[in-house]
Amino acid sequence: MPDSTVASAVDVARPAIVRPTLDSVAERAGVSRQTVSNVLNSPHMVRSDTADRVKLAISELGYRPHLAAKQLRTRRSRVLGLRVAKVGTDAVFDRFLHAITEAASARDYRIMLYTAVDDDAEIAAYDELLGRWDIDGFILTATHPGDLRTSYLSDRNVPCVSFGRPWGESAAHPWVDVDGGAGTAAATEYLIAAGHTDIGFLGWPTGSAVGDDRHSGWARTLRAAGLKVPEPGRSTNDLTEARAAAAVLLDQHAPSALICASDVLAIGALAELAARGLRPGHDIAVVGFDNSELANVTGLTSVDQRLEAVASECARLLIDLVEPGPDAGAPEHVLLTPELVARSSTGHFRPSPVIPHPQGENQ
Amino acid sequence: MPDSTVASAVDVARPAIVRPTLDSVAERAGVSRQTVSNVLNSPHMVRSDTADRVKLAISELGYRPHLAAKQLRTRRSRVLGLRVAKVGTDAVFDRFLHAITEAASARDYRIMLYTAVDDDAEIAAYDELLGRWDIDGFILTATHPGDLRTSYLSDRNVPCVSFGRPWGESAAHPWVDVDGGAGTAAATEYLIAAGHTDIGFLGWPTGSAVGDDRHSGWARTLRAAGLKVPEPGRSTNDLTEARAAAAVLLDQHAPSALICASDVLAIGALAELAARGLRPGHDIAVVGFDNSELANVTGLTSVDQRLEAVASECARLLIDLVEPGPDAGAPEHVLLTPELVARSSTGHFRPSPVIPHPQGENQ
DNA sequence: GACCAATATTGGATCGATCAAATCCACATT
DNA sequence: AATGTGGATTTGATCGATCCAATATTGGTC
Repeated sequence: MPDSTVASAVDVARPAIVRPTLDSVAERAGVSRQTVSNVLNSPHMVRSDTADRVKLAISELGYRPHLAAKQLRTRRSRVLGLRVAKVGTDAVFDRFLHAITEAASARDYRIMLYTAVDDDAEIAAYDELLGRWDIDGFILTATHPGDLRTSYLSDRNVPCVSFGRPWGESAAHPWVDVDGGAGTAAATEYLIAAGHTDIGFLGWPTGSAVGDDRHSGWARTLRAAGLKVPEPGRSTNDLTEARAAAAVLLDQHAPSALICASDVLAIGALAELAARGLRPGHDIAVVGFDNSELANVTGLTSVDQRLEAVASECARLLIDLVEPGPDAGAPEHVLLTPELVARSSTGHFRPSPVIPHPQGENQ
Repeated sequence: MPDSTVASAVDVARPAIVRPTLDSVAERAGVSRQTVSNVLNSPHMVRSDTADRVKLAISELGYRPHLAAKQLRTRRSRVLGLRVAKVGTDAVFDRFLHAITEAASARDYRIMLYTAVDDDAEIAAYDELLGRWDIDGFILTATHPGDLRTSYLSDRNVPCVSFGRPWGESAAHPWVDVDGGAGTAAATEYLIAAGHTDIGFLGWPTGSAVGDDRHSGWARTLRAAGLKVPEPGRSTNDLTEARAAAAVLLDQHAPSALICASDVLAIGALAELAARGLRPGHDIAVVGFDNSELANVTGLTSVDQRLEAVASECARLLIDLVEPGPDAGAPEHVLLTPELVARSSTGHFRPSPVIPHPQGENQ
């Protein structure tokens, strides 16, 4: 005989847990529904002794407000939407994802995912997410010039924040971004302080806003230091191509240090160095960008985007917009300064700490 | 309709969109609320001509059922929970994330994220997610022997599915996993068919279930082919360490091909090969595991876990469990066979196509 | 034409919270 | 003692869907 002590096959084990409601808490505390609600939502309205009695009942019963009911009345879901892209090119996305989930959670919001093949599809998805799910707001990534998504959302008064500047345009919505130029500038200063005078740059093909920004930080810092600005190498995020570009760069002049626009480019350069018998950190210094897991396992010095800070700011700006604050002024824009994480690839000839690690925010 | 256009300074642009409801659709179609609901939920109950009339009204008004209201009544949220871990070691997580979001979406479910520092914290999070958000079910990843999460969930009759076998234990819940041994076996067969007789293996330290599984596929295939099984190299997912391990392996015997337990290990090996002037795909064949973005940009042949298939199966099993099916039998277990994706690192001396190529190259 | 079963449609109650307005109450004011 | 005051508390209506029971319609049978 199998172990089933069961007669009715279907749902016997169902414990039929009665979830506590406002009413059950109210009854136990000897007050009314609304008073319990006030204890939770408008504590100033409730006399402290009744509040204590209610709180006791709440914890005794293990009451938790049911959000669907709340949402039905208030039209607020406490859910924020975030798109996951198909291409996993963005090595840093999962770090951002974790950070934004945590930051939202700290204010009792949750992240809901959706997919879309392009911006048009994403806009179509908004209708669905707003109409059926009552999403409170959106976190946009990978913004670009002429982005239709933000204008669509502002037209409907839907709160949103973007990770990424609206390059070249002014924005009616809040955004958070990382000052890539400041990152490469810090790396350049760090290397100059370490005694390097010939510092190369391996970047992406010109034309990408992010790439040009990172390039400019390097160039301007060299100029400011009175050093020559050599011709940068150019490559897409392909290891083989990056390695070839690094080879060209090493042939043209023999830099003692190399700053790269991404960790992938840096890894490509490392491959070429290895083939030439040059030891990173000893014979040549190499700096990447993103501080990805790749940099960590390679011992590559890299510029960290401080995604936890980005996520936390995104959550703050967006939630402040969602919640009926006193009165929001102009949309806030936050530009964060990245942080150089030194590892073995910039060697043991580390200088005295001339460059202050960027601690304070600038907004 | 010029309904008293208020000149209040605050919310002027507010279009005050009246969202269509069941009632408004019913009124327009000249039927009752319940009939409209039946058209959507129990179409067989409605005569076809009335159904047509209702459908017309629905599309004219652009009606979408409001899920919070539905959830309040049915206790189903159409939301599935997925934990995002802090450590971004898992190079494949974002691919899985995209795939599971899409698979769930196809059946009108959404993915909600949460974080937890460890399993205990995750269990604590369940209470919150179940009690307040009414999450319908959970997708668990990174299961391990003695996992308390699954037993906790089954105790409360909460549907869940895990990506990952419950190693060594039998499971009362459905799971989906990838047969890593079959993957390395396929890679080994592929190389044997290409004429290789000395095929090395670079794996993780023994003791990890996943790692041992991948190792075994290689070893058993060599034995089955009557080839010698050399001592494998061992390294964690650290590029420097992997390179060193590859060096030892190359010194011990000179394999013509090398299979690695992960793409990171393979990249480490590639670095050592480059330093020795050995060209992958010409002088030695190299195979990785995961088919990560890393493999793509490196031209590394790699074993693909078919995460889209994993995600789609996870979604299917979980949603079938959530929805009141006719009668589910024993929990279903799915073991998927991974797929070898050949790139330049296994060279141009490709044999007759014994191994089927995957569909399209992933861009 | 009356009757019945099967099917289609309707109206009211409900899920669990908030909102808006009414009531209660203690205390000071006239 | 009657009245006003304002804070604390309660009551009834509501959000938008589903569930349930009651009623209306249809079609077949004698």
